[in-house]
Formats: sequence, C-alpha cells, structure tokens
Amino acid sequence: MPTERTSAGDPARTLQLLWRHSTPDRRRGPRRGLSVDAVVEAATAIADAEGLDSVTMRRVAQELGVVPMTLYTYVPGKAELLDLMLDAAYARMSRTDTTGQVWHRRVMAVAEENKALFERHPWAATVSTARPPLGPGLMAKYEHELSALDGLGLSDVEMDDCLTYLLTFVQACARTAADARAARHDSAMNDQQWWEVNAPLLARVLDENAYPRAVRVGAAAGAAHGSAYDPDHAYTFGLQRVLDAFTALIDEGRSADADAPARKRDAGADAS
Amino acid sequence: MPTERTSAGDPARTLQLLWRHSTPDRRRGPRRGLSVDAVVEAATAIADAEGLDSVTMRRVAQELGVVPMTLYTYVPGKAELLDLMLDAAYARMSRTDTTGQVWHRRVMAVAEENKALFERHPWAATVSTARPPLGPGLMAKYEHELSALDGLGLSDVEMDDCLTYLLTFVQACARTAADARAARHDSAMNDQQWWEVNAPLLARVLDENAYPRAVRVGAAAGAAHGSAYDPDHAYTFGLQRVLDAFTALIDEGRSADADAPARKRDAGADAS
DNA sequence: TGCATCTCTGTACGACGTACACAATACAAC
DNA sequence: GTTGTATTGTGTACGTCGTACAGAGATGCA
Repeated sequence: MPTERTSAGDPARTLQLLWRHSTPDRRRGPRRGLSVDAVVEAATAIADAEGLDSVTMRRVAQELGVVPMTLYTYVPGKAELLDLMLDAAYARMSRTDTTGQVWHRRVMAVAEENKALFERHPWAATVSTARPPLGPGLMAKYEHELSALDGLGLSDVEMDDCLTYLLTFVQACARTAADARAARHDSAMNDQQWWEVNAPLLARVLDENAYPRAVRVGAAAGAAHGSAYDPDHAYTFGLQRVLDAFTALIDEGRSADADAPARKRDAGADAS
Repeated sequence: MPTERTSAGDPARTLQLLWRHSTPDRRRGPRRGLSVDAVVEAATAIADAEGLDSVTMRRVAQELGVVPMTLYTYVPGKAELLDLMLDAAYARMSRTDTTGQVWHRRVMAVAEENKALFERHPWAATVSTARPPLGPGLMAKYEHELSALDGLGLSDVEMDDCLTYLLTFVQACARTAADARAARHDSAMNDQQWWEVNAPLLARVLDENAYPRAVRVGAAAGAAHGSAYDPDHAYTFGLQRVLDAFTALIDEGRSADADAPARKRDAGADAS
C-alpha cells in the first residue's frame, strides 16, 4: 500500500475540473443525477470517517446510490477525484486575519490552520503533494500563508523555504498522528495496550546492558507522555523549535542588513 | 494506496523473528530450501530497485524460485516481512564515531546517516513507524543517535524530543524526494516537463491579480531551484533550521542553569 | 518400520480500478 | 413529428493483490 499522490491523472482534465471549466450547461442525453461536487463530497465524507483506504469507487458509488461505473461520467478516475477532494479541503480552510500581529503569532496561526485541516481530514496528511493540485483552493491557501511571512526581510525564495519547512513539519506531525490512529483502529489496541503486550516480550530478548541510553531515555519518554509517542507533545515541542529557527534566520538577515559588528538579538519576538 | 505500517502483525511472532529466537535447528520434515534472511534480502532488493509497490508475495517468491505460498513457512505474512526489512536496514546503517566533536557536528552526522539510509532504501522513508519494529537494528540505531545529544544539558525527555524532531524532518524530506521520484517514474515526466505541461493550462484559468504574492513567490522559487520543489535544497535549508533551533534550546537551558540575569548566547557552536 | 511433523504446492476467494459494450434518454435538425 | 446523435447510467469482465485451506512429499524419531 504505497502512498497516494496528487496530480497523478491527466493534467488538462484535472485542471479543467479543479477550476470547474467544464459546464456547457445544456447537453444532450439524460439529465445528470449527480454532480462533481456531490461525488467529491461523498468521497470526502467516507475518507473523514473511515480513512482513505475506504474510499473506493465502489464504495463512493454505493453511498450515492449508483453503480460504480456511473462515477466515471463525472470524474475521469480515482486519481483526479483525489485532487478534487484535496483542493476542496484547502478551499474550505479557515484563514484567520492576523494583519497587525507580530510575526510569530501569524506563523503560529498558519500552523494551527493546517493542524485543523489535518484534524478535520486526517487522510489529507497522508497524501503526497510533491505535485500539488493546482486548483483555487491551493492558490488561496498559498497566497494566505505567504502573507504571514511578508515584511520580515526575507527574500521571496526564503519565504517559500520557510513556508515549506513549516508545512512539512505540521504535515509530518499530522501524518504520524493519523498513522497512530490507523494502527489503533486496525489492531484494536491503543498504544498503551500495545506496549503492555510488547514490553514483557521485548524484555525477554533484549539485553539492557547493551543499550543503556536507549533503555533509560526510552523509559523516560514513555513515562513523560503516557505512551511511546505523543503526537500533541511532538507538535507543541516542534512548533516552538520552528519559531526559534525562524527567529534565528530573521535576526541573521537583520544583522547583515545593518552590518553591525556584533549580532543583534532583539527581533521583536521573544519566542520563549 | 494507504501508507505501509510497521508492527502490523502478531507482536510475539514478530519479536521472535526480529531477534531470531526461532531456530530449534534440528526439525523434522524436508530441509528448508531458503531462510528468513534470504526472503528479507530478496524483498529488500526488489523494494530498492522498484519501490515498495513491487514487493508482493508473488514477486518475492518468483525471485527466489518458489511458489508464493512457500514464503509463509518462513514469515507469518507480509506485515512481518516489512518489519524484518526495516529492522535489517537499520542494522546495516553506518554509524560514524563522532565522540569528541562539537554537538552540531554530531547531530549533522546523525542526519546524514539517516539521509543515506533513505537514499539507499527510498521505500523506508514511506513507511510509518508509529509503532516501530522493536528489533536489534532499531535499538542499535536509537542508542547510537542518542549519544549525539548527550552531555548538552538536555533532559532525557528533551533528548528524545530533539531526536524525534530531527528524524521527523529527515524522513519528511526523504519521503518527499521518494514521492517525487515515484511521480517522475509513473508519469514518465520529470518535474520540469510536468510544469511545462501545466503552466500554460494554469495560465488560462488563473487570474494573476487574485493571487499576487503566490504568483510572485512561486515564480521566484521555481526559478531558484530548477523546479517547483528541490528536495536537496529543502534538506540543506531545513537542516540549518534544525541546528538553529537546537542552539536556541540548549542556550535556554544553560542560561536557566546559570540563573544569569541576561541570556547568554555563546553555545560553543556558531551554527552559521 | 511406522508415524508425527514439517516443507512446499495448487487452487480458490473476495477485494480493487476500470475497459468495454450496450440500453435508455433528451436535445437538435429537419 | 420524426430522426439522428450525444450523453448518462448499467452489467460484465480482466488482471492485480494477500492469504486460507487442503494435500503431497520428505525427513527424523519411536
């Protein structure tokens, strides 16, 4: 089961669908019983509730009361359907107006919005967007998110780099959280139960003296959060690191601009 | 095609296999024609060359000159085989001795080792390790990597947090790179060709005035690296951010220990 | 020499995306 | 009206997957 990927279908047809440029409105033949939006909505509902695995053409069709092949009159195939689902999810994201706030508040808002996206649509975190769906949803999202990084003295390329770094982080967290949820569901065990099953078995085969640091730190981490891995903690900890990293990068640029002999570190945001 | 996941099989059998505690050596019945290692090796070779999609029980069996069902006498199922593949890959990783070097060199070495892992085995980057394969390979890897973060004044939990943050970053980069490779392969188009196909189509539907920043920054980023997304650049840029972030965290701890009125920023590593 | 136990094989099932042929429908041209 | 044609919706079918199950043959122990 490899990773799903956006933009795996025919580019021309995909773009036409994404921007809804395919409605001559009066056509021959029977009236259409459904619509592209209805198909996308049904598929999204299934994905939200049961994961992307459950989104099969058969299942979406069943949900809409038609036979599987009917969907192919609305959508060229499953690949294009996924693009439509994701761009629609982007389009629906809330975009808080943070003009006038300090930059680290703006960046945190972007992170939160993406976190919310992946909480509402966990499947979205598992999709590879190496070639993103170039629809109105993505464009609006990108435009909005860039505004959070504007006016900080970063170059255009640096703005894109930073945004990529931030979004990669949030998506990686969400992906791990989604994977953990899927594992919990499939195994009918939560993480704690899973560890309770594995710990005694592991203890039998593992020589503690061979891995002193691993055993000590692993135990400490396991005790700190209830389990081996706590997605919420990883997000909170990591977001703070991202902000620290941006602070350093922005300050670097400022001190270079001012060509001061010593670096200044009064970046307007005491990201503590 | 959802994401593959480790530890999806039976925990007891998986651990026995991982630690190779299942060899009574003299058994009845015909001599075994293969071995667990042979199966794992064949599967890994296929995954390295053609991706995890191509690793099917039928294909692995064919490579070994047996019928598919034969594999099930060596391995309980495909889930357990994946655990064995990944732990073996961990076990084979090079672990450079960086004792005596400054911490940011040690951390960079860990990042490079993981980057190398994902270059040799791109499929490994696509596997979810929310529940990791608790084998000797992972233990050795974890033990080694923790040593890079030792002696920096971080708590055990912070060491684990930092390592998770670093590894999440490297894996996310590698995953994107692997996805891009897979897209290139499946579409028989490289990224540049893909953009050349999409750009004119997009220009027809997109109102440039509606997304001024997106168009400007997107163009700048696309021009800077040859394509829309450059995995190498994302890694280089991101690793520097990770180091900056760790610098800030370590300094924070030091200034708190020293309870100095002002923060000191002489962390021993000028991570420029 | 039996016999329990193990290896390896062949067949089969239900899932998937979707190609293809075809029936039913509604508008356009006459 | 009537006919032609484009379009929608349906049923069947193919090749893919992991693996359950039954059985055939080989081997070591009693």
